[in-house]
Amino acid sequence: MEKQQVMLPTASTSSTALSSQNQSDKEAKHHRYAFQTRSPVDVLDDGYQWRKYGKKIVKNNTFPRSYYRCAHRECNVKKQIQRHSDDEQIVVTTYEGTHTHPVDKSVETFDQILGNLLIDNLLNNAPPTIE
DNA sequence: CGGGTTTGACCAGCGC
DNA sequence: GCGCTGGTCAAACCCG
Repeated sequence: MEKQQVMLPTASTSSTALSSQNQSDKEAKHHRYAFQTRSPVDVLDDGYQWRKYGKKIVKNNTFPRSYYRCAHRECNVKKQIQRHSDDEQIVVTTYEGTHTHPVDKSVETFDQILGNLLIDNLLNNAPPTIE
C-alpha cells in the first residue's frame, strides 16, 4: 500500500474534543480524544510513528476502522482512525492515552496542535460531536 | 534481512 | 444464556 503522509497542508482541524464526559468511570479513566479532520488521507502524520495492529469493519460505518499503536515500547498510546460513513472526506481520529516520549520530528505537529485544541475545547466545555 | 503491514480468527464485554 | 460488535493478537507476506 502507499503510505500517505500528510503534514498538515490544508487539512483543517475543525472541532472537536471528546473527553471525560460523565458517562462512566471507565470512560473517565481512559483518555479518549476524538478529532474530526477533513483530510484526503486517513493517517495524519502527527510526528509520531504508528504501527497498525488491526482493521475492523464497523456496522455503522461503510469504511473500515484502522487501529494504530505507538511505535515506542514504553508508549502505550493507541490511536484509531475511521472515516465518516456519510462523508468519506471526514476522518475521525481518536487518540487514547498520552505520549511519554518527545516527538520524533522537530516540527510542531498535529499532536501539539490537536493537544492545544483539546485543552481549548476542554476549557470551553465543548460538547461531544461523535457518539 | 528486518520491519511493517495485511487479513483472519479468537476473545471479551454488553445487550437482549 | 446466547448473540453480536468491537478490539486485540498472531502468522504470513511485501517492501525497503
